[in-house]
Amino acid sequence: MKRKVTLKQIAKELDVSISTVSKSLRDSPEISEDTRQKVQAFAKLYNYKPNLIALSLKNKKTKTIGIIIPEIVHHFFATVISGIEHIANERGYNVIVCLSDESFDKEVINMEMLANGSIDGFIMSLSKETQLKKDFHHISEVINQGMPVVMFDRVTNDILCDKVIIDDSLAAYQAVQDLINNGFEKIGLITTVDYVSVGKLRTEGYLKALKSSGIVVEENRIVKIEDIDNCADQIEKLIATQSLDSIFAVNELFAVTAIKTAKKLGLKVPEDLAVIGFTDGIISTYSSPSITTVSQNGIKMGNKAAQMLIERLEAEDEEDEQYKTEVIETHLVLRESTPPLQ
Amino acid sequence: MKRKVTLKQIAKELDVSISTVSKSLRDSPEISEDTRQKVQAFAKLYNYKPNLIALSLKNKKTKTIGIIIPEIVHHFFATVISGIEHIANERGYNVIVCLSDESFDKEVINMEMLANGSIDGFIMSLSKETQLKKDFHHISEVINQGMPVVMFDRVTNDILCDKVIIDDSLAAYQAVQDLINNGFEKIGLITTVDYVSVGKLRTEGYLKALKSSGIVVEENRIVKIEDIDNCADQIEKLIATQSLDSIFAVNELFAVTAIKTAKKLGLKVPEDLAVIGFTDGIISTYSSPSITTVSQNGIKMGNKAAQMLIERLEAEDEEDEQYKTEVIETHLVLRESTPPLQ
DNA sequence: TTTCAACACGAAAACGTTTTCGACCTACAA
DNA sequence: TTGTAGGTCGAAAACGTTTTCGTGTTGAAA
Repeated sequence: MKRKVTLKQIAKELDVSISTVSKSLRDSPEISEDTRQKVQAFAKLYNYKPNLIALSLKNKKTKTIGIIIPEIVHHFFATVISGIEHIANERGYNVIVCLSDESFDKEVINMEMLANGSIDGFIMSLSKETQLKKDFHHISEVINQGMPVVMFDRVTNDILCDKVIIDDSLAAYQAVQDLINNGFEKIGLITTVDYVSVGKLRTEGYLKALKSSGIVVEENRIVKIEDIDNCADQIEKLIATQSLDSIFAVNELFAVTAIKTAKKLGLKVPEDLAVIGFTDGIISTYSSPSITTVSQNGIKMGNKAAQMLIERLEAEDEEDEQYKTEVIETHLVLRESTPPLQ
Repeated sequence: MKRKVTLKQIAKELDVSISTVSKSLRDSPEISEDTRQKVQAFAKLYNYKPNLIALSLKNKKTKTIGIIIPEIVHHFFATVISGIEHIANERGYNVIVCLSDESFDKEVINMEMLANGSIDGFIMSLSKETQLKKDFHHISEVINQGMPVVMFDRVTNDILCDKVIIDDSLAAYQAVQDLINNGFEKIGLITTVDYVSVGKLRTEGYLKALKSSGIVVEENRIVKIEDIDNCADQIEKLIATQSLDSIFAVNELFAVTAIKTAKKLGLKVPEDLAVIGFTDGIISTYSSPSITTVSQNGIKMGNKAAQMLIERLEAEDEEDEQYKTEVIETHLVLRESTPPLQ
């Protein structure tokens, strides 16, 4: 077992000073050709690589981005990480991932931990509990310390920082409008409880679309789900009791569950019940029938978030730039869960 | 903007030495009750938190685990990360995630980067390209430097280290045996090219099961897929040309594609064609019909891998323990893609 | 011979900690 | 008065870098 070699060891071995070794390896003109070659050869032989922790301490830069997300077992968040990682890697950064498990406390702990020197900046999406409590002190604290933060998807207006989002309300509006254009009128909504920011916005889009077409909103056709793991019962009740002709669901899971439930109840999709979902993930693609859905390009969101963060990190003149909110475009991906043509 | 406060600043402000501040904060008995309280109050007021990078440098421990996986947009790997993160967090570790994108070069670069001080140990799963090249020098190098490595799922016998796997061959054998027990005989196999370790093992299990039941192996019923994104054509050809009664697929994607293809060709699943997949992920659960599959508990694998790594990291007497290979048990999850009862 | 520039290198500080050791002071016992 | 013990605290090293500045040597010009 040969441990990593340090400048000091090389210096001792070659009987020169640490400075000389360091300068030689960085091709400083102060050093004679002779010693430079000698040092470089030795360093190569012993496979010298500078210790990144020491560099981080000296430079006050870690070249590492902290990511805090509610869950990773969730295709959308996985794609965002993938998008972040790709850009980060290109620009010489690593990513360190923390999961909040939708818990406020874990989010706070993770942020405080990472903020103590481990990373240069954050990319994050709020946990449900944080959105419910509306307590963002941990985030403003970090920002106050001069550490840049980029929020994506689940954001809040209470914090000023760079953001990457989609226009959830508009996207939902367009999806529901598409149903209306196809002649559907009895449109159900499966959504989340209101404190989830994106759920609320998508609900708003649904309501707006109905109203703008003069369709009266029936509360019975709207179900708000708290616990995503046990949504089946509520969805079954919705489909069984309301005679809907179509459903708009604010995520993939609700959409596929609606389809499975409909089939179980003897309904054909899309003939008896059309379904549009949200987030173009694995489930929508591989469900039978495949699901018409609002694309929400996680890769692009991740790319953009990483870009924004890195640009801010590497901006010479700090602080001058205003915060930006980048809106990633969405579009409807037509598949089998809605009738063909229009 | 108030930057993070350091020991030095507190010392200066209180007109004591850095040592005194440090000792006061760690409740050293050397320090008088008086100054201790004074320092602690001041530190609390300014929200002092020790700089983790400085601690890492001093302690030669980062309390960080490096994870290198081929992809994150892949439910199984996401669950493993989740499992690792959970245990790591419990024991005060962070995780830093790098993606190899199935590329040998990226795997090497990422490992070398992280090995230079950023982490205490690795948890990894080999990229396809690495398995193809059979070049593991980057891994043995890291191990030689005294940095522990735990491999999971896609492992190799060429490297001695802790491993977490499932018995791929046995699990496949049992799955195929289940088909045979249900009276199926014309059993197709959709698998990967041989250099993917787990694919090869699962293929072996399939062959073993057939042979042990005296069923002759027909090469035409086996299709080996190189490019997972374009598997549909090969699968369609398999189903259309061979009159199979069932299929064993070595992953979720192949299984769901087989089902979709079968339905497209007018076959009913499971009546005309039974399907068993591998890896109990999102797709298997939400496919229609849902897919009978070999469970492969990523969370458990992640948990175990993290445990093994941390135990080795925190073992006092280093090196004494022998390397272990932990086998996570699997079982068949019965769903709709195989006939009920048996 | 003296002076000065150019060259080659080393010492030391700095990043933020922890920890060992030594030093100082006070009080008390001999 | 002297010696010693205990109680407080500070200096300094260490982790591994980079960088600034200083220093010594050499050779050539004056």
